[in-house]
Amino acid sequence: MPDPERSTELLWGTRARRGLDLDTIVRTAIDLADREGLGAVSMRRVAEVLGFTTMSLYRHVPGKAELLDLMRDAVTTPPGDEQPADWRSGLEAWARAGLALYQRHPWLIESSGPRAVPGPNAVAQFERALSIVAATGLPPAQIVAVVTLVGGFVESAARQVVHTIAAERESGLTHEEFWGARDSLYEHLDRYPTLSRIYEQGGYDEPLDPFEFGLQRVLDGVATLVRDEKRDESWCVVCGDPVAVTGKGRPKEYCSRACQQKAYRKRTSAPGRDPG
Amino acid sequence: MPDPERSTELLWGTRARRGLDLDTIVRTAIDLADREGLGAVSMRRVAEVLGFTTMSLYRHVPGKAELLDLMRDAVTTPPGDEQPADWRSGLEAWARAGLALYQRHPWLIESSGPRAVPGPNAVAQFERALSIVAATGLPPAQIVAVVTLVGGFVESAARQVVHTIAAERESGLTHEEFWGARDSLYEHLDRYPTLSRIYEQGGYDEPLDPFEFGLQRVLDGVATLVRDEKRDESWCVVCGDPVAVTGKGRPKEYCSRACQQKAYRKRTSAPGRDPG
DNA sequence: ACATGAAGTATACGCCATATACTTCGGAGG
DNA sequence: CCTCCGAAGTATATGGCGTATACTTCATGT
Repeated sequence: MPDPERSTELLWGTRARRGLDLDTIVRTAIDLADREGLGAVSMRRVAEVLGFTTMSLYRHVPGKAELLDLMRDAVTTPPGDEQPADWRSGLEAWARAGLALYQRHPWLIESSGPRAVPGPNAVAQFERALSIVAATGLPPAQIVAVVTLVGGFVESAARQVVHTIAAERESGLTHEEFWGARDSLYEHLDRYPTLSRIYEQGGYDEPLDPFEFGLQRVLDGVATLVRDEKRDESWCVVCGDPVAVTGKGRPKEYCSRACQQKAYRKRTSAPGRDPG
Repeated sequence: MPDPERSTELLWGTRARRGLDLDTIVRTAIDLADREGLGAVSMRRVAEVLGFTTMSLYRHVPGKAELLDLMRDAVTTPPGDEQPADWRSGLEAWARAGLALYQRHPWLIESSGPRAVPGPNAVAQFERALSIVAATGLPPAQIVAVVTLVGGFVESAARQVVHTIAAERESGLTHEEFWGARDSLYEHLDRYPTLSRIYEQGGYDEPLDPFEFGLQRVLDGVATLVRDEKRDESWCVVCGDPVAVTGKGRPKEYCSRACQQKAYRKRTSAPGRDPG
């Protein structure tokens, strides 16, 4: 069948380039997600943007799930290697960097779940957090738990921000416009005394930033834990075994009379050292 | 197109219909979601279970979005009216009740967003939390922020649990089975020193319960805030104006010499009261 | 020169929400 | 008693989705 269009293409060499690779597909999908949200990322849509058919993508990627895995890994930046001054400022910076990543790529929030296989960059971020928290001297299981807590907090706070932005784009209404139009809801709220009182006292006039407020509370909570652990878990300076702490009087330094004696002998036999 | 106004009407209204009625539809949908997950809730599926055509549902509910709104409020139990001993135990119980709700109805996690119109029960729960936190004496905006923080924490912790359970059902593999089979991932983890060390020290052998651990840290953080606010925001017992706190010596009780004198006069003139 | 196999394509299936236009049927009014 | 109305329920269609299957095209290696 004669096809003048096809002939023109061939003659003038403007035919769509054959050459579609994984990297291009992933980048295109990320671009689409950044600009129009995860909902805009469909195999059809990605292929359309690239000027290929839907099924052409399946030559390079097994399915949509895997495409999302690749997108996630591609945007996750590994941590820098500056050493933080202390665990608190380190965790604070780590949390802020996490929020920033979610803000750059809001679709990350919806795309990840507890079965998402982590890539090298994600693990590097996790390693970083562990090493920061390890400086507290907390026992291993608590280090993991603290990182899980702070990580969960960041994700949770990011989810609020990101959902709000997504809803604004999809509906064309800002947060304030949307809730401002819910008159039929507010009519019912008089029945709730504390809610009404707090509203009247201006509790909603200038809401505190949930991320900054929450982060400080969570870190305060971790600080409390660090202090407590320091207080009631002390170690014998000789053998390293735990020493029971009574909380009264001068803190014990040795776990037993034997260790105390060992330290004494070492002290008195050492040259150039005042005897105790 | 989701219609929040209509949802508000349905959630808060008292109108009832006959035949295939709203209540039946909502209950059926909840049942479906409880048993097979939110993914199983489609208009087709709900109608099929009820023995009607898909479109028959639209006689009673405007669309799927509104159906979800109704499902959400239907399963949200209003708070009891027992008075908590103190804000901390009150918030703790509130948080646990929240987690339990999510565990009873895991689909709640995925169904709600920041634009979900709250029904009477959800608002009652919010009111409850506000009244508990109000007992701390924190300023209004901080009360709201604390409730937001704890609510967010509960949702975040619930999301972990619920996603894990959902993934187990969908894949037929337990959490341990799934991650146990990721050998090709673990091969790469030697490069991360802290991660390896913590693993070797048994940091993953008996993980701390993320909910219980996190909740205590968050509440510790709130407690720190309450103490701090108490310390540097004190009020004159006579006129209520703020009193500057130096942090050293006996805390001042009066904002000025005038108030101190006023209190003295009142004290000495009161009958049946020892002069100070 | 021709087989091979990868790249890209066309079509189809079974899901989804829902718009539109229909049939059915109980009950109120004439 | 009949007629008509409006609500309840139905049938069909549209345009989206992921992807299975089977095809054409075409550069390359022998």
